[in-house]
Amino acid sequence: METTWAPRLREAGLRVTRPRLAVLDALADHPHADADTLVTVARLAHPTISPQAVYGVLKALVAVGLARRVEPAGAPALYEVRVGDNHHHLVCRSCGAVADVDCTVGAAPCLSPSDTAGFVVDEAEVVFWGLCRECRARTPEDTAQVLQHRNRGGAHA
Amino acid sequence: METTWAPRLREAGLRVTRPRLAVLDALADHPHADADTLVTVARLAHPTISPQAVYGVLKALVAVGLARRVEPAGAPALYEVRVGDNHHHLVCRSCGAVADVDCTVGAAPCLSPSDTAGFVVDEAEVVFWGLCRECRARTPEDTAQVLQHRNRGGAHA
DNA sequence: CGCTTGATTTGACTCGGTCAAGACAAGCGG
DNA sequence: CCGCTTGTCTTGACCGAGTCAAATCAAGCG
Repeated sequence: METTWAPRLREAGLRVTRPRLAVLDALADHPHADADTLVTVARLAHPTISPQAVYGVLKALVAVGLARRVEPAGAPALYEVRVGDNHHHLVCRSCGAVADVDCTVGAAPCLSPSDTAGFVVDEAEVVFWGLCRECRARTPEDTAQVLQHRNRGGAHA
Repeated sequence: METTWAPRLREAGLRVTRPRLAVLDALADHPHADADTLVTVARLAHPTISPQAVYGVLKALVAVGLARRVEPAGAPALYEVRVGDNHHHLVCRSCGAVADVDCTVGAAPCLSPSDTAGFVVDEAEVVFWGLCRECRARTPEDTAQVLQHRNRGGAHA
């Protein structure tokens, strides 16, 4: 990938610094990484970067819209540079793996709730929970039990 | 409301204790309360209950399916006793208020992702983000700014 | 080159929640 | 009704993820 991030940063009104380039490259290589992973990866390009610097960079990137923060229940926050399009996420209950999924429907009925209780809705966030291919293959006998864990609210699909 | 919780607990294989009844009553009165609120409310019925006891009770209730845990991004977890039906949530970006919203669609297209990347999906979790009636009325001038905050990923509705 | 201002470093700190050991009581058999 | 067993509650220490603040540093301007 190796996009030239510098102009993107400048367009957004941010200065171009080594920590920011290192984090952006790390994000491009690891589409759904948590802060801790990004520290490790970013250190390949910038060995002295501190965890707090990464938090600061990520906060700045999210604030200007260059990155997006995703917070699956029960896991540390993940970050991604794929922004501007409308996509959702598949999350594996077992290993936490995340995959992107496009919303192929223009006007999804379920996403325009009939009774909004006076709310003005500006975004619908969808998370699909399940088991990834690897975890299904690795622990077929546990599948039923794992699925039972969050099945209580009623499955949708 | 004052449902008789005792048989529900016993059916689920749990003992009937004062802390559990207090927390269940608190949950019935406060449909989307966080753990801290539940401690406060439960203490009206059981003044000596400890926060950790509430956490323990909630964990037990969620494990047997008598309660559901909801974790909106950037806020402490909420609990509700409305289980078994399939409903989603409206969350106010400004004050964190939560409202239930039924999914009135039987088979929602967006909830059956075309490409599941090898995942077996068992649940689709939907969170609608926006502003509640009160916050819209209270801070009309801030509305645009607040909405800008998470608008970056592309609004759905 | 040097200034200004935003960015980074360092370290302490907060919050939400978990873990573990012992005291306690629900619900069983007698 | 009594006492036992086992699950539950209490108490207190602990943890991870993330934030805050002061001081240092450097990007980008003139």
